[in-house]
Amino acid sequence: MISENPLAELKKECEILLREALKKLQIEKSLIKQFTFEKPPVWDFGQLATSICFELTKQTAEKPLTLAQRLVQAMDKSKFSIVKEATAAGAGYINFHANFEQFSALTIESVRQLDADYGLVKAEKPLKVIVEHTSVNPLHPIHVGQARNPILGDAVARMLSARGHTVFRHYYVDDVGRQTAVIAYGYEKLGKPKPTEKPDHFIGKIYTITSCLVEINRLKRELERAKMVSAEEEILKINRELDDWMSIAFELKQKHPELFETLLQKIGEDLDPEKRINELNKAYEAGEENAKKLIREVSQFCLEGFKETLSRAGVLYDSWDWESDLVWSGLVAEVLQKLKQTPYVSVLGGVLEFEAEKVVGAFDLREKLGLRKDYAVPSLTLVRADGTTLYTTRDIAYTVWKFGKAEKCINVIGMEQSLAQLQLKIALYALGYGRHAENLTHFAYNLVTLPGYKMSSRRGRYITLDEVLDEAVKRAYEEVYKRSPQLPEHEKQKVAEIVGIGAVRYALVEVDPAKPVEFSWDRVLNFEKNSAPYIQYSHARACSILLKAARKPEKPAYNLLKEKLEQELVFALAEFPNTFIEATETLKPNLIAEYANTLADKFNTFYNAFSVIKAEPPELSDARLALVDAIRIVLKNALNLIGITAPERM
RNA sequence: GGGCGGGUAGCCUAGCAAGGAUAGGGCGCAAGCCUCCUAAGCUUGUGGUCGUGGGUUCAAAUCCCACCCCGCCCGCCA
Repeated sequence: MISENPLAELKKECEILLREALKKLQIEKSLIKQFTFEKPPVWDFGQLATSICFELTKQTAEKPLTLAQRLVQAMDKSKFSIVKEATAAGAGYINFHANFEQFSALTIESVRQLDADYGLVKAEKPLKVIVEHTSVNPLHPIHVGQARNPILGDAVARMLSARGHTVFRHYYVDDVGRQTAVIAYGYEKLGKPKPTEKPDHFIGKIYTITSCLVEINRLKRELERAKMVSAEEEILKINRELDDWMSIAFELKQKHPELFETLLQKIGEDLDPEKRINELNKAYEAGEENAKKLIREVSQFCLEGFKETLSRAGVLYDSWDWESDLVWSGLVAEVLQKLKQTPYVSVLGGVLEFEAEKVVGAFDLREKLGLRKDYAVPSLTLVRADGTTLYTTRDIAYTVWKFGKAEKCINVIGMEQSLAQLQLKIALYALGYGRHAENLTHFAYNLVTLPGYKMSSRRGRYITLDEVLDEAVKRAYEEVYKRSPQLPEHEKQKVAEIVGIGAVRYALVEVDPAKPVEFSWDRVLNFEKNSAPYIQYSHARACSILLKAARKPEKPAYNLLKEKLEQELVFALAEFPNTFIEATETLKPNLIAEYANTLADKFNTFYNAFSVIKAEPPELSDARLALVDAIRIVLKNALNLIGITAPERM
């Protein structure tokens, strides 16, 4: 007999025993919301426990412990199968001990038979789900701050897919807006050069310098104007900003002297760079051919670089959605038109405003959206005075488009955009897409900071993901070189790549997304406990044992697995399906990381304490081999879910 | 000012939605373990006002209220 969820079988049996005992004692069980079982704090207390006796004795004078004892008495012992015994304990708990002779067999056999599918319990209702993630603006290389996004997004996508949903991974290419116009402007000024290095790095340099020079130019003009009217306070403010940018310019000049000089000269020729940038932006949104060609070309360069980096990290996409396409196809205008027809959009001083708060009132959304009683959602500007649209406006159209293709949408977007995401959701209600709104999830995550300051791509202050991956792989190579000199060179490199990338992914996925992460090389280059390499190493160890054994476990006697550690391992394996379900339903990839680490931990302890291959009698050796095989499978499945490869040697 | 998120040992972190028994880990520090299946490992020790104060409860890190600290947002930026 096998089961896709051995722990659920155990729970089921406990629940039946409990229900029958309650019935026998004629206890009113309507008092109980549901039968929940928890894991006792100490292994020897048993594997599952319930605290219902505390609730049941609320109305009566009976002590919880007395009731627990009576219930245990009333249980029909002849019906025990994977439950070995039930005991009343503490102040009134009922503890259930698993019958490991059977439970080990059930669990290990289930894992080994289901293999790559073990633990990945399918959802009752498979859905079409779009996970939009990464969506880094095509202006500069992806930096570690932004890298948290694809790593989390990819893990979530993998988990949902394993849950049986049809998942589409979408990258939203944000090519509309001032920023792309700035880079295109710089690129044009340079005479549209072909990249001489990794294209996103190439574009990133041009962008940073151009944006800095343009900013200085703009501030200088503002300063002039402020001086004319002697606005003292403003002058001070502008001067401060200007100083800031000048120091950035100084840094950039040091770093890239030639490029800096060229751009300084070329941009200097322009009386008003700002004007050209605005024209470019407007022309692009209008779909004018030259602007289209120029901006698409620059963006494409960047995306090429992104694809290279992300695919190296194991992150792939099903669709690249260009924001500009939504504008040119008329979808943005169409959605805008619909919004205008609602009573929630008004023209204020030449701009179009979406009054989100009115929608909240009209549709009674306050509670649904989790808003405080007297909080008024700020209104959102949809269209500028010059007729161009804003980011969130286009995102509304994009969301409508996405819901044409999927029943559920998950947007992996930094939590600093929470308000915009809220307004977007409210706009869906206003448009009459309430069901879509309810199936739209903002998967918010916190920032990655550098010690001292925020990473700023505008200022060129960032550590790129490429750098981090390179460094991690280099470190991993050194380790492999040291520890496994016998491996052939190409194997060493392959392992180093898997381990290095894994380490980075793990570091970014391990922490609760809601918490901020301070970047440190120590965190990312952790190769010891609580890291991907640690789990990968454990997996390789398991593989190594199986390889050395050079035999299949012919006649495993699971009843010989009597050691506490062995039973703890079995129980941990049995827990995996539940962990997976919970992690996926609550979108918490960090639970998977934590689970894998805990399992690896237990396995290493076991490895150190007992021998597998040479264990006597052979039936015990076989049982342990099967256990190791099951551990190997679950470690691999867990790692896969968070996009980390499990090497067989390292 | 308002909103959102975070606050758990020197540092990092789990647990909080569904309240339960002794708050789990890791790093660091100290001391040990390779003639034995991979030492990226294992063992032992060290370290806690769970931000503060109230409340609810048989039971609170977890729920409620107030306050404090940190971050983010409240743009005709994205």
